[in-house]
Amino acid sequence: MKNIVKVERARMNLTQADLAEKVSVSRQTIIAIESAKYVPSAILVLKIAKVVGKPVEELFELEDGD
Amino acid sequence: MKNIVKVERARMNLTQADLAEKVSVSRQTIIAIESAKYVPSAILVLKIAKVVGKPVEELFELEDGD
DNA sequence: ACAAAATGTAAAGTTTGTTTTACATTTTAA
DNA sequence: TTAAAATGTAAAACAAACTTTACATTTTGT
Repeated sequence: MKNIVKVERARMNLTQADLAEKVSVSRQTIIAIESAKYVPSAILVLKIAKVVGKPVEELFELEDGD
Repeated sequence: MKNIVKVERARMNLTQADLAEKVSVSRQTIIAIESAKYVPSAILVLKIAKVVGKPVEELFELEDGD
């Protein structure tokens, strides 16, 4: 799975810490997600999508092998 | 978070085992999701949404306290 | 040029998602 | 009515998502 969270965060002019606070996770979690270090939970992607104002499918995309 | 996976599965006339196979997880995982026993990963909700043919946000809904 | 802010890396510990296995119960089909 | 199919429950084990803490590096703003 890949995502455009970093791009959207920049578009909204938010720091990682800002976004982390808005979705109630640690900054490290945002870093991990943006760098695809691990797969976030459904709750988290729904929250991020809500903050960004776009559907989950637009931010996160399945890849072969997922 | 709550979901309507069970309803959509019934609408498509799939068993839990059918859906489990389509999204490459165990049947127990489908049971756990339908009964909100635990929160699925982003990859899994994307896969289920794809099989069902509806956006993630339509199948899964954030609740207070999430 | 320099300090503050932002981002990045790492690690250890905790929590949770998922698996497998087994059996019980309910529902469905004939 | 009965057997097969589907669903449900439980538990143990494992992998991974997440946290906190700390420090390093890069970027930004003045």
